[in-house]
Amino acid sequence: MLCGQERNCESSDTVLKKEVQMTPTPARVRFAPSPTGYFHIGGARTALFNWLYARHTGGKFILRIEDTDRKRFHSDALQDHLQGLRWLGLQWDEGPEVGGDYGPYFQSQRLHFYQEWADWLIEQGAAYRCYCTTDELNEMRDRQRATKQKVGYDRRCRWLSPAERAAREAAGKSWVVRLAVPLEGEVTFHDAIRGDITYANAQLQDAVLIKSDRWPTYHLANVIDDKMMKITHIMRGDEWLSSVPLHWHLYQAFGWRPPVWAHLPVILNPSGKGKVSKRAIQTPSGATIPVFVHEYQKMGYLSPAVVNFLTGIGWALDGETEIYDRETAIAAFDIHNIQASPGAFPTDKLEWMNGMYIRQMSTEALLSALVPFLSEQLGVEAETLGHDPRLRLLAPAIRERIKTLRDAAPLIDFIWAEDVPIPTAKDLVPRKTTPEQTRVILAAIIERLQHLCEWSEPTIETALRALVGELGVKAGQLFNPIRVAVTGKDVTPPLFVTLAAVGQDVTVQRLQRALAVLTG
RNA sequence: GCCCCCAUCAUCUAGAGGCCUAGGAUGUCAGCCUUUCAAGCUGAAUACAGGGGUUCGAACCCCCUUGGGGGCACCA
Repeated sequence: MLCGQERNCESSDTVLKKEVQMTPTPARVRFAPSPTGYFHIGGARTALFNWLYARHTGGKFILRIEDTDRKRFHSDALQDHLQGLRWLGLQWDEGPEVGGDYGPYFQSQRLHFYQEWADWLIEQGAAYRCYCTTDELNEMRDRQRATKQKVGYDRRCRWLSPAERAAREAAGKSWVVRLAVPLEGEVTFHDAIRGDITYANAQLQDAVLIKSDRWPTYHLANVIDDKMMKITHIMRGDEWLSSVPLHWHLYQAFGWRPPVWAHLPVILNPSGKGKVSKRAIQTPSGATIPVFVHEYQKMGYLSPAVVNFLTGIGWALDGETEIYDRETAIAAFDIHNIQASPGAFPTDKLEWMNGMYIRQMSTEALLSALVPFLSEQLGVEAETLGHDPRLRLLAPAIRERIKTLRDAAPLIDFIWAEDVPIPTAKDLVPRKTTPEQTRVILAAIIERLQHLCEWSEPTIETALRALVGELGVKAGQLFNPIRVAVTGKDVTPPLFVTLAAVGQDVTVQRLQRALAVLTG
């Protein structure tokens, strides 16, 4: 039917190199999730690469919902995908909620296309109805395994005579449609990332195209939709590579020219062993981190950081620059410098990168990002927090101490706590200092701070530094007991701003309480 | 088991036959800074899986081995 000469033009590297140099023609690419589960971080990478390529070429990023698996359908999954894509800023040009000229974009609304084309394939002799039941197939496979034969559909229904078919139809037997793949020969197709790949047809199965419920399988639906939606490049996970020969034969049977295939390397666990899990990622330290996009959002990762991070798995801007915005990535992105080799999910790098993005935020931006997290973690009204001058005072100090937005609360919870734990003498007395020395120092501090007229970071600093000189002690001997007494912690944001935020009355009161511990 | 894909520091990666005694980043370690913790700065250690070819020359091309991954459903 088709089309050797058309295929040839894709399998030549020289042509590909020319394409790189030319201004790219606008691509139509798609992200085609199945709403059987939540939006996975690996899926986000696939979506992102497609989106980058669409933007790079000035083309279209299409969102298509592959909801043909009715058994595993989850009603929340679709919204989770839409929400996740929006959070990442990967707005689609055609698809659910935005429409487009090639809809509908839900496969469940396109069933008639698949059925019509399947019938057409049967008429052409490229496909056939198979009447085998699940039980029969299982039995067949069991027997194949027992006799150590190759496991796979034995094509028994492919060779049925018209009379045999008529009998089965008359008996009302249920059926599926299978593709009649060539028994001999081989198929060579081109992958933009991997080059030419050859499969022996003998390895292929007569795959099911239409299930007994009359719904299509992925194989049929994706080929028809990609054609009808004028998809130019298929960028999807590596796990699809081995079904390309099947799709190739479908394109062949339809007489259509296939899009460019580009199979992205899978993301492996951080250990480098095994594909990243569908549920949780195991870090080398034994902890687990989540895999769903909405979980990253909840954990206080920033969407630009996640996007930047994800671009770096399987692709690199220039091999030097790590932090860059999406416009920079769009300008440089190309299918031909996507890696072929699978890569582990570098969790440490995500942490670092998120911290970098947080540190680049303005105080104002940080504050508004932080408030929902603090509100939830500290149990304080968001409205109240948003106007709290103490938070504003502390924001610059916590900015360089957190890797995620969720890290902030434990750092500054003493501000909103009803009370902080009463420190023990052991906590209050620094190394190389006696309890008696600390008692004297604390008393002097109280005396000094109590009478401070203006309570602010600089005035507190001036007063306390002066005291260090007057008492002839080391800075730490004076500062550390204050920290512990006032916050109940030995690790806090810088002391002076912390005291300024806590307030004069509370500071003095907590210092007195600590002094009592040492006196009593 | 069969088929396909892949192979540069622990990890993400740069590298298109000479620019490579292999570059960047994370992580690790050390130093500086310092009121704690961070951040920042400086420095250090760590890689072309192994073996054969091809070539004047190979991390880059070919083959084999090994290792890793994916697939073999009326799931996508």
